[in-house]
Amino acid sequence: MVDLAQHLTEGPVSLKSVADRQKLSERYLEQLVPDLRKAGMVKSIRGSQGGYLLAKKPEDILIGDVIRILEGPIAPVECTDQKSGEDCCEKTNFCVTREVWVKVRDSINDVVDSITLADLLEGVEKEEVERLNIFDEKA
Amino acid sequence: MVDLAQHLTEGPVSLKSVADRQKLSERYLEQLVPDLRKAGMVKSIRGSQGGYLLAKKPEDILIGDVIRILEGPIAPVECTDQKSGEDCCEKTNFCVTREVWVKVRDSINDVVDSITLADLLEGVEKEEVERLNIFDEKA
DNA sequence: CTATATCCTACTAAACCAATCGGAATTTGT
DNA sequence: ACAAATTCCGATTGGTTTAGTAGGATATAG
Repeated sequence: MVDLAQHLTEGPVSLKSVADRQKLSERYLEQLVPDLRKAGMVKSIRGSQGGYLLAKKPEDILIGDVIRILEGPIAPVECTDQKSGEDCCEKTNFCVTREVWVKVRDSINDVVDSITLADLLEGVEKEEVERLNIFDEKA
Repeated sequence: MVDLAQHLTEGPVSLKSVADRQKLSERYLEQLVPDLRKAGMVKSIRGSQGGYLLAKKPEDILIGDVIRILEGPIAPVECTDQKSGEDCCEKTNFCVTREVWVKVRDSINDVVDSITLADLLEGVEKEEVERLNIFDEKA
């Protein structure tokens, strides 16, 4: 998603180009990106010269949403997931420790929902500036 | 640990009794508890009538410490672990997303280090009160 | 001496996850 | 019409992790 955002002015971005730049296999990306498309995060353009585009502005993309789409619901233990989280409390005291996991879960979600794709782009720019500075020092 | 804390006045607590109450296998506990002992969380007394005791007061036991002892360092991805966290940044942009994981990691540690075993004991008591209330309503 | 415990070192089985594979469907450019 | 580029889909693999089991050694109270 970061790579897509960095190249959003250049038209559709092929998975091949992302794979090359990010040193990931195209096959692997091929498996992941369709989930983002189904969730309305990216738009796809098939055929030659096709590729992917962000469906929203980077400021409007929470990385929490991206993570949840790619990795499923964020839950440190199964019973803190909304769906399947009822069957574990037969055990004495289990629900006390469950409260801990609920707090952990909420805290994680708060963090990842407080960062947008645009925030990450800023980070990339900073990094590039730093790389240039190091280069200057060496020269 | 919660079970141990609940029975700390009754002398050494055997894993068998914990296993019965908490519906866990004694074998499984046998595997876990020695780690807590080595870390100075509990004291063990071998032989007949032996068992385990908390080595500190419940107020002084952070559940973050318990989790880290039993599960290892808390790190959402490998490269946010102090030791092995250097080799992944060959990838372009990787360190930008790493910042996210660092924030997640710190947030998790903050949560679990803000809760003590004593806090969980309070929760157990509340739960028991609730159970009694439900019982009363039915009667 | 015996029953009750902790202690230690493996081993097993299931789940999970990154990554691969083969091939079908779609579109652009010539 | 054709060829190249590209998304799309389902199945499979291989490695790691993790919950749980197993066997047997060691220590202590009564």
